[in-house]
Amino acid sequence: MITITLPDGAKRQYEEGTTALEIAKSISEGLARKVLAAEINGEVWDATRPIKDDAALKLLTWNDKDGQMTFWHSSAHLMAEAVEQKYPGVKFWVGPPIENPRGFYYDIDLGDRKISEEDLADLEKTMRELAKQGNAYVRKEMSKKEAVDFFSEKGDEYKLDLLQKLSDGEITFYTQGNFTDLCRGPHIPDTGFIKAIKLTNIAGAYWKGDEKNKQLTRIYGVSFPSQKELDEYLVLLEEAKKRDHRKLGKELGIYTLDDDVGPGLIMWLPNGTVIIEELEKLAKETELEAGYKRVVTPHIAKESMYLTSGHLPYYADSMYPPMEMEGEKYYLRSMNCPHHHKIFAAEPKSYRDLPYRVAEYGTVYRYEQSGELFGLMRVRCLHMNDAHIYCTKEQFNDEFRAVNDMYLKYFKIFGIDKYVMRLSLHSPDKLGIKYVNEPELWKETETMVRNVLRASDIPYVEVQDEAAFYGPKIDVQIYSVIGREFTLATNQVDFSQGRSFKLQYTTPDNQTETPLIIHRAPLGTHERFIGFLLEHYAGKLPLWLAPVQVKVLPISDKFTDYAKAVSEKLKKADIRCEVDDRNEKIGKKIRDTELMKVPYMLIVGEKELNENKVAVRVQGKGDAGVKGVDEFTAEITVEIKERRSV
RNA sequence: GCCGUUGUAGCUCAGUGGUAGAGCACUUCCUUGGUAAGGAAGAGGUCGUGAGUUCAAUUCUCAUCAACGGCUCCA
Repeated sequence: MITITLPDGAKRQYEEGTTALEIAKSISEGLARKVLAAEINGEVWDATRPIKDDAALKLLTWNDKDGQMTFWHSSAHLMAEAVEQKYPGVKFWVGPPIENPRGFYYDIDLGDRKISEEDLADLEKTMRELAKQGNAYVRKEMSKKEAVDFFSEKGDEYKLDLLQKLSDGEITFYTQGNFTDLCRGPHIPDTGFIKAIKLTNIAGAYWKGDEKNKQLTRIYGVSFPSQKELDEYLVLLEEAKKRDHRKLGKELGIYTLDDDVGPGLIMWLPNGTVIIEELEKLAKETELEAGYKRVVTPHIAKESMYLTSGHLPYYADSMYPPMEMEGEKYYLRSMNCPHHHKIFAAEPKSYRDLPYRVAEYGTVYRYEQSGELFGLMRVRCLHMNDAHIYCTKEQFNDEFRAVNDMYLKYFKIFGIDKYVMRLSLHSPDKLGIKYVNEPELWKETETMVRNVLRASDIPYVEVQDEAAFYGPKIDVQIYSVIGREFTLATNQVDFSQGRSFKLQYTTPDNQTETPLIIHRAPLGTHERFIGFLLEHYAGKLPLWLAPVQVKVLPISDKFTDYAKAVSEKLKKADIRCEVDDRNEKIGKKIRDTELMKVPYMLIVGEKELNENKVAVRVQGKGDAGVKGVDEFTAEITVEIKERRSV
């Protein structure tokens, strides 16, 4: 007999070799029908795998993340079975479940075959038929030799490659119906659980993620235990599309692109420019308060500067090619730091000048690969909320921490709470290739950054091989509505460029020392930040950012003069206000203004004119009663000043 | 850059081997209307660009540019 401990602490006795599914059945048949997998002593297992020793057991259903992941993993196998049935002879690489977007994919070498999105419906149909058969996922342990023989016979170089890293005792195969795959598992009990399937798209993906390798065909899909859940998911996807910043950016007149100007080159329309100016105002206020000095530097520089900085060898490919003038090569800058270093170097510095903080909304140009461009999130001309802090080692912790506090201050203003702080570290095997070859300095600065994060009590994740070439950094990662991950803001340590630029300050004992540099951009770039804000607020920007804050809507043209008088009064109070004097009915004016997401509407007619008042309507909420113009102005002036988010 | 898809009016989209259509937006007129679309008329497109096939191409083929979905990349 073995003792099974359930999550509530209850202990039960079972025969050795009992499965989690049988245990579920002993609790209730209804529960057993929902069990997808089991967590045995913290490890996810097949629900049908015999348990041989005492164990802590948690039954996993659709309500558990691991239950879903197992479900999608099994769905990937089901898709592979359908693909193999329809296209015999294809070879499979890997087919994992994924969280973002939800579902699964399988990478497949189709040989000379091509499939397009039209074939997906057909594949789905085959999957449904196979699912209905309710075939069990059967686990089988194999020796390495058996496994190698199996795939050698199939001529499957991909699975043989996977096997190379595995040894006897850790090789398992799973079979469902006619499909057998090398797989660590676990899987759901049988295909009958998969009731709703949607293959979403088809894409190329390099083998092992390396662009030098062959490109395989990746099919993405998602599946659910019921049609209802699939339908709900599809509705959710539709909703997400509505807040896509590219759609909102067009509807709200924020920005535009033009073929004649070039891909990834954003032109900010008047409405978008208002947002930019408000953000800059915020940044300037905040930075002034934090002791930064503002500078302005050119968008280009000579080649020699980027050789000094060390950027050119790393990033020449993603810089616009140089232009030649009087025998000199000039580059459009793709970063502001070298210019700022030159500002530091312009006058001799003493320890009394440190920390020396220079800020600039710097325009930079990056020749991003064409396939990478994405709305406002990934562009070729960007405006960075940039600043560089030159400080001593002793000052570093306070400075770095102050920058982090600035992030948090901003995030509070914008109500940003769904982000991941990422401590981005170097990868020791890429020293001298991707990272400056200073193993000791890397170790030292990484520890410094980690300590700051710990001291601030900020939750974060550590990731290898994401550092800048000159030092470790903290990135703030966010997701766009369609699930793509982006770095919104960044705070970086640089122990390298100070020396390459021979930056120095005089210490109290009259020695020269190289400062540490912090690169920081808490508001990222205008492009990405506004793209993010549009999605974050679903286009309903808070009052202080709204391009048009108030729209005055006269009931008929008899009241246009009064509307204009009200508007003038608001404008004098620095409120962005417009009058809708079109020959339209009030319902139409309201509708159009609502769609443009203007925060406040002031409706004026006979009544308001006589009483010298306005009828306030709040965007998305409706009628908010009649008020005097001065009272209304005073109220929203406070709302704007406080940069309220609601 | 790579794989795949798409490209028709300002926007959203129909359609065709015989040089194009809808709704919204726009202009004018009627209407002067009280909290999410009043009515009528009009104007607007060398069907992304270039080449080829054809008596004839927006439609078929190729190239190219751009956008979209991924992959790779992201100082």
